[in-house]
Amino acid sequence: MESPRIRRSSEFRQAEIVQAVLALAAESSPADITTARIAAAMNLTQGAVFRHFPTKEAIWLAVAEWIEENLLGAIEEASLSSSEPLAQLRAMFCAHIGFAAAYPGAPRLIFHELQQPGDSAVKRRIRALLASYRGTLLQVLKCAKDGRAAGRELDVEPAATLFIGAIQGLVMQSMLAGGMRGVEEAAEGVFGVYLSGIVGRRT
Amino acid sequence: MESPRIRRSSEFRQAEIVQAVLALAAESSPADITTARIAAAMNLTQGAVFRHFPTKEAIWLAVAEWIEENLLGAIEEASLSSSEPLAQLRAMFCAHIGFAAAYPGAPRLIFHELQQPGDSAVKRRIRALLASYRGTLLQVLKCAKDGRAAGRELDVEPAATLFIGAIQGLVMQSMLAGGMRGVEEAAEGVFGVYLSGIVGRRT
DNA sequence: TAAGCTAGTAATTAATTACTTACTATCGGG
DNA sequence: CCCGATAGTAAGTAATTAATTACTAGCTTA
Repeated sequence: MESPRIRRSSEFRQAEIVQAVLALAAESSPADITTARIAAAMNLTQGAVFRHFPTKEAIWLAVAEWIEENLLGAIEEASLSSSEPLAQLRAMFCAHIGFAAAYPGAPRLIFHELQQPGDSAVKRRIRALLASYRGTLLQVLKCAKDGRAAGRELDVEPAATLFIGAIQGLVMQSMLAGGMRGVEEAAEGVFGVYLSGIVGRRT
Repeated sequence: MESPRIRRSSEFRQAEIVQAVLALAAESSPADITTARIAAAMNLTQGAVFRHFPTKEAIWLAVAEWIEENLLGAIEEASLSSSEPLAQLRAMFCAHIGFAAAYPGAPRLIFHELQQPGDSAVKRRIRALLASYRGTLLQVLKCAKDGRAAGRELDVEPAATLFIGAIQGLVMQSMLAGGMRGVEEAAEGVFGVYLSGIVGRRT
C-alpha cells in the first residue's frame, strides 16, 4: 500500500495543494486545516508542502486567487449570457450557486478570512474580490432599473446586499442540511422571491 | 497596576466568561479564542477558567445557550409586538439586526459551529436554535399569506431562507466595513426590498 | 557518465494549545 | 475564632502546530 514516491513539478503541486485545501474546507472548518492534513490528502509528507509554498499564508493567498479567478470568471460569463438585466441576474445567481455547490469550501474560506482581525494580504484579496463582485452586480441592477425591468423606487445598494445574502442563506441552509443536495432547487425558490422584490409592485 | 486578586462566585464567573467569549468573538475568529485569551480578558490566570467550566466545550455550550435565550427571546418579543404579520416581520428583522449589532460575535459563533464536522452538543444546540427560529418565521409568513398581506403565490420556505440570508448579508457587509456602524440604516433598505418580494405584485 | 538542480523524506524545532496538579488565600458560618 | 469550602495562583503536562533541518533520489544536460 506504500506509495512509490511520485515526483511532480512544483507548479503541479501548487495547483494540487489549492484543490486539496478546497476539498478539506468542504467538510471541516478552514481554521483547522493544517499543513499536515493538506499533505496527507496528497499522499505527501508535511515538510514537502513547504517545497512549493514558502509559508502557510502563501497557500491561503493562492487559494484566494483561485477563487477570485474562477468565481468572478463564472459570474462574468453568466452576466454576458443575455442582454436582459433580469435574465443576467438569474444567470449570475445560478452561476454562483453552482460554484458554491461544486466548491462548498470556497464560501467558508471567504467568510473565515473576512472575520480575521487586521488586514492580511489574503484579506485584502478577498475584499477586492467582493468589491468587484458587488460592482458588476450594481451595474446590472442599475441597468434593470433604467430599463424599467425593475421598480422605479428600487434602491440598488440594498438590492445588491440582499442578492449576496440570498446566496449566503442558501449556503447556511446547506450546512444545516449537511450537504449540497437540493440546493439548486431551493435556489430557484429563493431567487423567485428576490426577483419579486426587485421588480416591485406592478399592475 | 497589579490586581488585588478579586474573588467572585463561580456563577458570576461563568456569566463573565460567556460575555468575554462574545466580546472576543466580536473582533476575532471564534477559532482562535483560547482559554488564555478568555482569562486575560477577565484579569485571571488561564487555569482559573477551569474552576468554572470543566472543559472548553462546556464554555461553548454555555455561550450557545446564552445566544439561544437572548436571541430567541428578542425575536419572540418582537413577534408579539403587533398583530399584523408584516409589522411582525419588520419587528423581528430589526430585533435580529439589533442583537447582531450589540453582539457581533454571536453570528460568527453560530456560523463557526455549524461548519464544524460531525455533531457535538454545541452544534445540536445551534441547530435547535435555528430550527426554532425558522419555525416562528414560517408561522408569521404563513399568517401573512393567509391574511392576504403577502402574495398568494408566495412560497414560504424560500421566503424564510431569504429572510435569514438578508440578515447574513448585512452581517457580512459589516465585516467588510470593519464595524457595525451604519448597519441599522442598511437594514432598513434591505428589509424594504425583502418586503417588496414578500407582498408580490399588486395593483 | 558526471554534475547540478529539484522534489521528496524523516526527524526535529519552538511555540501554542487545552487541561491538570499542588499549593495558597479568602470568605462565611458554627 | 477557627475551619471547611471555595476561588485563586503558578507551574507543570502531553499533544499539536508551522516551519526547518540534513539528507536522498530522480531528471536533464553537458
